[in-house]
Amino acid sequence: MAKVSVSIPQGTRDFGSEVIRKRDYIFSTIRNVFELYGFEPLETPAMENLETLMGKYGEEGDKLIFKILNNGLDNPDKEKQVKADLEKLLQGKTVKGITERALKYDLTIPFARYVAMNHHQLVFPFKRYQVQPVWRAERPQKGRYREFYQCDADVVGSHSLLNETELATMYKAVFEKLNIPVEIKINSRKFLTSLSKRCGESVRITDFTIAIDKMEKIGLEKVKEELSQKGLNKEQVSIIEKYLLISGNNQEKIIQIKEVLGNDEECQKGIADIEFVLNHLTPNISIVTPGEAEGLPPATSIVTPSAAEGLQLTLDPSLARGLNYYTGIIFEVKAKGVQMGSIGGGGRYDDLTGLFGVPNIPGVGISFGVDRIYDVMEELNLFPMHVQVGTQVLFFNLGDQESRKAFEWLQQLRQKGIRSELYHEFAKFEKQFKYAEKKKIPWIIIIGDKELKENTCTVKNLAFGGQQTIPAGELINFPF
RNA sequence: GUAGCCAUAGCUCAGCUGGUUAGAGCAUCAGAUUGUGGUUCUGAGGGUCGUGGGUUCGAACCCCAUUGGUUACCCCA
Repeated sequence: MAKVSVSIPQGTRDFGSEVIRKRDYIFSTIRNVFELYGFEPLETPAMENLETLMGKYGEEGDKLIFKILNNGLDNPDKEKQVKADLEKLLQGKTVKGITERALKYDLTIPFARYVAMNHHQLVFPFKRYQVQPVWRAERPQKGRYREFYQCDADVVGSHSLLNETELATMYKAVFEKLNIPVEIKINSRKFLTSLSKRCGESVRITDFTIAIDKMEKIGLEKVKEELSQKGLNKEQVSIIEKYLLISGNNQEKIIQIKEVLGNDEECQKGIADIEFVLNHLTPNISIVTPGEAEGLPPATSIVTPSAAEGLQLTLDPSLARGLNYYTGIIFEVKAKGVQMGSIGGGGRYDDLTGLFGVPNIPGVGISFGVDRIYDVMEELNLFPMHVQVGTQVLFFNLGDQESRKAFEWLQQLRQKGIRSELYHEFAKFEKQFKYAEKKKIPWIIIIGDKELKENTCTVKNLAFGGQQTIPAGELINFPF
């Protein structure tokens, strides 16, 4: 056999049937929840104009955008211009003459571009969901691919915090259906702007959000080191340290945030936002002072909306998120018991369409990382058996006459919607059994000369090993 | 973009400080077995040891380069 030496680009993957079935299970779970909450589908092109994407994800982000080489660069008439452009490219600039299109990096910016282009005809608040692949030119590693799917749900044109509340509930709904134990973290970017103000105007927000965000991963000391390296003085670092040391339950954290950040307006707004969401989600354990709690009539603690029941959000002041367009509440979802980056994230952005010349359209959205969710579910063995079953029934092929009969009944089962197939040729039992096993087909039907004479068939369950011979007429009603 | 680790049969790997003809399990195929698999037994096929160069009497093993994979950093789903 000749040795083939073909491959696919680094960080991309082919998906076989088994994997696709499992992925589809995740996709449809997410889609169903999106639809249930009144979101409508949208798809945008795989590629965008480069200028649409550049500068939206920070300096690092720009480097990670997959740029597409222009066609026709070898045109002799353009040689001089192309060479000049190439010189600029070598200096680290992006040049239209060389590249003017790029693969999309996430779903949020293309969505903002879409809203900016179509805001006259959209019904606001506009709620859309989007399930598409995105591309990032990073080095692949665990839980990180160069091509991966995001599932986003965003609401634009509304300041209401009810949106945040609903999105949080959607996170819970999806992960509960998928049976993944998660911690859903919440925070407000407003705390971080307030914090940056306290540190003085000289400090750039992006400089320390990234550092603060690593709190859980690398610990306080390393974060402090990184902050010093970024040019913050001791006083500034110590303010941030106080902020990072905030701990306790959500209520206790809110009190400490007030203490650390003071009466700052941003901070107060942030607290109001967080309290709004937390109160809506868990009305029976609403934030009250101990004195008030004593006076509560017993009845008020009974009401709990079922959708939000058991939804626990963890207020995490160190949650920052790298993308710099967030301005309000931010979310991040981590799977419990697995070593894996976040499997979901999102937040509020006040003016994303402003980047495209249409100001004053606020938005908030969440994203699911399907590929990471898949890896988590695989690791925790969470895929139900039934999603892995393709064909339900296999008819054995035991000869010419026998297979004609089988073919007839095969069509009847298909009419009933039972996924079934007939082994493609006469072969010995072992071979046909092994085929069924490998394809994880749970039922087989044997029609041999015995059955042919009696007008019966033998139905066998491969998982349990039991079998029974039934009259032909009953096959159609057999509970596969 | 930076750094570490890895590359031997279709898959997972073993292979001693460099020494005859490179091994195992699983998988595949054939037979025992012309109506019962997952769980029996027997046998067979399958490798220019990622690629290119070097050291050596001799290289899967040591050195250099290169390609691919993987993990971490940066950043993020």
